Amino acid sequence: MNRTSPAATSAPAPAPGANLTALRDHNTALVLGLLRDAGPDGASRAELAARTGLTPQAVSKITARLRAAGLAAEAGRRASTGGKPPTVLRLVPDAAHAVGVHLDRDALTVTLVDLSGAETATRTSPLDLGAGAETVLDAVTAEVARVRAAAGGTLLGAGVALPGPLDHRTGVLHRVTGFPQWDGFPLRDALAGRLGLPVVVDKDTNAAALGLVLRGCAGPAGSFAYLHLGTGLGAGLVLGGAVHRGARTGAGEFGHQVLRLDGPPCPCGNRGCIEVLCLDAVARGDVAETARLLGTGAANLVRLLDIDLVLLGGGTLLRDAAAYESGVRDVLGGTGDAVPVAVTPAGHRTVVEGAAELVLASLFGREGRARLTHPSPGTSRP
Amino acid sequence: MNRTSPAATSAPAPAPGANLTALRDHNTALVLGLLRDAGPDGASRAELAARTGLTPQAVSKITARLRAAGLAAEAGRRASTGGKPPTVLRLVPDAAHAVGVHLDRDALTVTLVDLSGAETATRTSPLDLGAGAETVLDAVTAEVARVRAAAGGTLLGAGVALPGPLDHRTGVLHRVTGFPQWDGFPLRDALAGRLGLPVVVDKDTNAAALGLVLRGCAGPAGSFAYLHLGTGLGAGLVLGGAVHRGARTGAGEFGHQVLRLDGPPCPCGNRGCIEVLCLDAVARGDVAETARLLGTGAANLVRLLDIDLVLLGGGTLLRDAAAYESGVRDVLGGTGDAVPVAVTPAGHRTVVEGAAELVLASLFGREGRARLTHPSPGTSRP
DNA sequence: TGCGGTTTCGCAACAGCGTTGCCAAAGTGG
DNA sequence: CCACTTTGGCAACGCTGTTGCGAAACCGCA
Repeated sequence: MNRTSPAATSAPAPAPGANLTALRDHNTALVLGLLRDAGPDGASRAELAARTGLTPQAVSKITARLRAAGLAAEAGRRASTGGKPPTVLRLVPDAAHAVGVHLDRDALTVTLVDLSGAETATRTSPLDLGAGAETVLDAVTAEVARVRAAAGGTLLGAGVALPGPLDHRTGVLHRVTGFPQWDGFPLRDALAGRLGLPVVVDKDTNAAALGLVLRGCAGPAGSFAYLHLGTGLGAGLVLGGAVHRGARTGAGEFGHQVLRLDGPPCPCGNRGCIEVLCLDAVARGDVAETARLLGTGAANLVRLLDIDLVLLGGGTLLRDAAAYESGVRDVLGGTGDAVPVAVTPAGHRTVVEGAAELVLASLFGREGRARLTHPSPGTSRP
Repeated sequence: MNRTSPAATSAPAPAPGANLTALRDHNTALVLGLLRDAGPDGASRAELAARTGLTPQAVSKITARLRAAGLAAEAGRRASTGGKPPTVLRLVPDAAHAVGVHLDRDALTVTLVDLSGAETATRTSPLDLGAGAETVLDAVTAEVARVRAAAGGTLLGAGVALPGPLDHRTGVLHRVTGFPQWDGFPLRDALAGRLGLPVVVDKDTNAAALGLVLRGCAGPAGSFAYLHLGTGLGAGLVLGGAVHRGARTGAGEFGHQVLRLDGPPCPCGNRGCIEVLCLDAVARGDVAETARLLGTGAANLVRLLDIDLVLLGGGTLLRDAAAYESGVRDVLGGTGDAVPVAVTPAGHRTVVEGAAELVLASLFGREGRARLTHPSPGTSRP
């Protein structure tokens, strides 16, 4: 049954049937998402109608609901284009907030973002991820409490990003690289109990990728790969506008792609993993070689998935951003159609913002699955 | 606007808004898909309701429409489980048919399948794919005409599978490996004009993958990779129950994944592509090494995408099926969770059947996109 | 044999969705 | 000043899945 109940810790529950409630929520999320994308410029009802394919009337009804709920508001008028000037609708960012938590190996960052994704308050503090569950949870709880005070409207929940692997569906950690003591820890439920808030857990790379989606970095077809080179090497994949997590939500293990058959051994047990090769090159200070390796791995990925765009990020990479960018671009440009390469926008804390977006994503219909469209392209009628 | 018009050759048209028509068609396709999956055993209304999450009443209405349209029929009763015995509903396979066309390098296979996917008539004839467009189109037209005679009910259209690369959306071929003269040829529209039927074009690997989905080979999460080793090496990816084609519908280029950095040169311009390594090993008759290479590539893919299942097929591979299967399994088993490996079921012409399924897929809601579900797993409430 | 319980399924009324038809408002351009 | 265009709301409508209720068909027990 697809009731409105938010499916607690329980089973996956497929239930692909769609009822009127689902339809309304789908369209509402769609409009809300467009309003967010429009940013402070806003959008007129007619524009929303054109973009969604819905009737202007339907958009009027939907926006009326949103305005009644306080999520959207009218904001003046735009210049006429020959008739009645359009009324601008804008998202009301303060209507709700979400907390983002970034648990890194040596630091804890907590932020509060509003509906538009803008940071309201951010705090960073040192943290030893290996200090034990209680200590870490205490620190998170304390920091979140400080940040919560700044939330005006509803607080929707907290999104937590940390190094994988872990199970996004159940919120249980696996053998977090370097900190095996976390294996099997139900972080999501433990934190939900402490904070008294809904909690979502995901890998840092996925959070970053999601944050980039909602910041509008996805291409026209809405697919890209985010490659993160820091203390390790990982990837967040966005396919069709949604983060791809895979069957057991373990997707994105880019680092253990074998790139040099029978190459140097990797802690994972294999030989010639791209992560070993890259980190080795980084240790030697050979940026050009690292970029070439990264580019080769990215090219493999682009050819396999036909991705629109490659985004680069991560601490190590950002130290030589320009060199990496051009190095990766050189490899990618040589093979078939040129796929754009870019470095993640500066001035943003990509991961912690993305963590908060884990909570917001469902509001804006960016969760995957949902995409009920009709015209089937690819068929030619005589 | 998402009207009911089937979107001819025109633009992609996003239009993600959902109206009542879309909702009904979504649920209808869902029920039809479940009926097909149930096969000759059929399914009761109550079963369909439980599986879709819809109300029994809704299912009754939907199945009534399907029965009125001749697509479904009642077929006796099942044993009672303590109350009124359930009425079995079955798909009426003869209600409609689809043509499948497999254009291979040296052969043309054409088949006619009914709604259940069963072959009614199949013809194979030699063909030179390099003989020029007119010759090939003539051959296809003639063979399709012969097979069409066997179609009883409606003929929905023709699906064409051939070696890539090509653009699935527009139906235009690219530089088909070994036959560059096809570059830019609008196969879909040309054939649609000749046959007087809707036509869909796709890569042979994608068609095979789709055929395997509809034959129920997909795992519980509905994701797998089909690896095809024949004259070349390619893959068909199924993610979330739908074939993943990527931004430019070019996904699945598994063969040109670089596996041995700075290895032997490949015609594609790179060095150390898995295809070169594999074909080389095949030429040497070294099945074990080929399997190891294939397994390593598959492991890369599994880790990157978190796939449920790896299916193996293709002419070269099937000649030593058991050896390849165990060889690939050995590599995959060693890395993390064991992902099942299997060889494509024998006694089926996987590609040509899949080609026909390209036409049927939309009927059963297996086209991708469509998946309107609600409960957002991954969130824990306190 | 009779009766309560269970399961399946349909008819009728219903609430809610987006759509259609119509009209008011508010600009532009001659 | 009068077309004309564009935007957007109100009311009625058709259609969706849902709810309430009842009939049918079978099991199990007395």
